[in-house]
Amino acid sequence: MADTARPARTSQRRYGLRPTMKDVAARAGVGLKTVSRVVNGEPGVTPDTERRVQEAITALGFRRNDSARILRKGRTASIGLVLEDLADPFYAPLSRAVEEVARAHGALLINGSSAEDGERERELVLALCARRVDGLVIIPAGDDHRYLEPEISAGIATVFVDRPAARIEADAVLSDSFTGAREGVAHLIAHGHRRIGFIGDLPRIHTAAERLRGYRAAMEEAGLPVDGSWVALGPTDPARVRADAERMLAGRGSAGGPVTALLTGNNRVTVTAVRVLAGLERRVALVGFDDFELADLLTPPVTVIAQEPALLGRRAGELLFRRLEGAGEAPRRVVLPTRLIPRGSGEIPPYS
Amino acid sequence: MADTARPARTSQRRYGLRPTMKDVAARAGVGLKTVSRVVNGEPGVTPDTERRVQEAITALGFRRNDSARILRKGRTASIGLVLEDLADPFYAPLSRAVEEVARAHGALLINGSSAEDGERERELVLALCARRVDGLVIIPAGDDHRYLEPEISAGIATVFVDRPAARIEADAVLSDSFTGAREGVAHLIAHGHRRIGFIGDLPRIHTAAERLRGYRAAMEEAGLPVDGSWVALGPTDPARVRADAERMLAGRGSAGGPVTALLTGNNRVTVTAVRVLAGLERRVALVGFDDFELADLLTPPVTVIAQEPALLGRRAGELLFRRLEGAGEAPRRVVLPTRLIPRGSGEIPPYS
DNA sequence: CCTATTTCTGACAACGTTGTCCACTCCATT
DNA sequence: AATGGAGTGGACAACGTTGTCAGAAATAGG
Repeated sequence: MADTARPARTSQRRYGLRPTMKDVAARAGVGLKTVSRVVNGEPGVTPDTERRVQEAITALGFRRNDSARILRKGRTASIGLVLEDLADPFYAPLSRAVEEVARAHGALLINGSSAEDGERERELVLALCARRVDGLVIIPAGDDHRYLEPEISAGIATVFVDRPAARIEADAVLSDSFTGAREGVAHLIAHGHRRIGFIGDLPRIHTAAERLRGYRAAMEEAGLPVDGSWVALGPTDPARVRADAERMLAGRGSAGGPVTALLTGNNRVTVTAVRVLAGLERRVALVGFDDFELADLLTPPVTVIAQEPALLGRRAGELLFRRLEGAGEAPRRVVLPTRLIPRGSGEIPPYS
Repeated sequence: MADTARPARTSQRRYGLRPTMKDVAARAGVGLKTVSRVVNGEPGVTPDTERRVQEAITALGFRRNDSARILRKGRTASIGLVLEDLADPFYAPLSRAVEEVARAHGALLINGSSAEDGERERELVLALCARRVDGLVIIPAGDDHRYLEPEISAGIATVFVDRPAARIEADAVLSDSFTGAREGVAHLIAHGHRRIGFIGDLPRIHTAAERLRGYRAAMEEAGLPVDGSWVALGPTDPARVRADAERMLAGRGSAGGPVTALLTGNNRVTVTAVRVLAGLERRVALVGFDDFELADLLTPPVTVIAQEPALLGRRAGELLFRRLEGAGEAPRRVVLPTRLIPRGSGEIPPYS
């Protein structure tokens, strides 16, 4: 009687209808739980029974439905990663490193790109929370993460990378942007520059603000004034960066003439700046934040302040899983050093 | 009585215990299904009732558990992407494009890197199948995908990208590697080269084999012999590529002397080749498969056979969702053209 | 004022798995 | 022969949601 409710599917596999443990149990002539035991390698099953179950499994093409398992167990064995753009050469290795850590812990990675849009970040994060990911790694775009508080206190471990969380206390793994920028500018100053421009990312982004602070600190420590026209923050789209670079290099509207050196705030900006400088007669010094592939083969090779994106990702992943394993300490902030790699472009003297 | 079975949690939120619709219903004084209706924006709820439910939802910090929803509905609204390495500059934009398509269809993307290991690919894919992703986009590493047959016939839509599936019929979105390589080599021949080397990826990888075929075709069409030492296939790790490049350029063991031009089989190989050539006195012509950032700013600028990774990803995603929407046509193979971009390195004459 | 219709609401049973708990078999002890 | 204890196997109830269906309330029509 009950059979009429659902089409028979005990022995035949039909399109879109997958066999369940119940089907396997029926076919093997055992109980439901015994199938579960075999599938999960639990003890207490006779070799003979196990064999019968295995046969039924392969015959039916059974594969455990993890959705049901997840619902029952409460753990999803997956973590979410939300970042600005998966395709950015800085974030791609970071993402890969998080994936490796997840894999080592048997978890899958679900990721989403926020496109530097706070609202989209929020949507993504909440969608991941609804799926009950065990943990979240976030490179935040938004400027208010209080929306995450209920989720975190409900048990979703959360680690921020590259930039800290806004308006909440949470774990964060960061690079020392301030010191990196300061060293970069000091390097230019040491090579004789006095008019140095800084082209950075949107000012609301923490790293951009920190790097600007580092720039100002280095200038101040050297007793150099900073003309307002030497600082340009904004989106990293090439047109805007190009315009700002050209303006600074022309020295229009700036007090003491055009800049003789540039500090660029991230790899996207650096690449555009390299293009601008390549079109110039005179040689302008350049120090770029973030190392990038082939930087050493350009003419001149590009001096950079290198971060280690893969290490950022790895640390974030490790911190996340430590949390998941129950470490209930206060939120921690890990700061990784940057490394100045002189290659040539930063050692060009003024007006050469 | 039943209450003793489970700790009371109707009104208080406790760490790790999330409120359910039942809790919301109890608090709002309505039935379970009414909460479900409100949460899903289904019609048939009085504004007043809706308000009460909404209040309960915010008061308790309720968020729907998508695991349960997925189990019930049978659709996960997520697709899986398995590729070689998320951090590879060729695959990163491809992945991003797939993500965009998924997003447009309200789906999340779960991805995993196979590290060019067939077994790891299989594990990943099956893990994704166990999660009942709605569809899969695969850049295959393995050489036998029959293990996917039961999954596909059980309804998991599958699209292969960049390389076709092995031993099964399945949708695939590819670049025209053969024609690309042939044009690249023809370009070098047109500039006077007769001894041209090819450094490619592992021969079991479809694109590597196709590009080799294109190389041979072009040589043959020009009536040029191919010395065995001019072809080197293998893993893309820099040391091996460097060794092969140096061997070809030295011309040890080759019939007619060292090669005067190189065709490189993908962006990883090209980058290493560029480094090798940069250390040389004489100038060697180079055409590289895959465009890469800054190729135009190197000295000399690098001539490439460009693919469009983002387009590959987008097409694959679109094809996948068309399948999911029920198009039951035969498996289709989409082949995208490549584009030769002359920039300088490919136009260097022999012995310059 | 009563019935017929429409709206709104809630009980209940799935979805496919795992955890708990009890029953049974088989053998080695008393 | 009765008892105890492993070692197996299976019934049943969760997990939190959604679909079905029927009942209750409200409205309209006579």
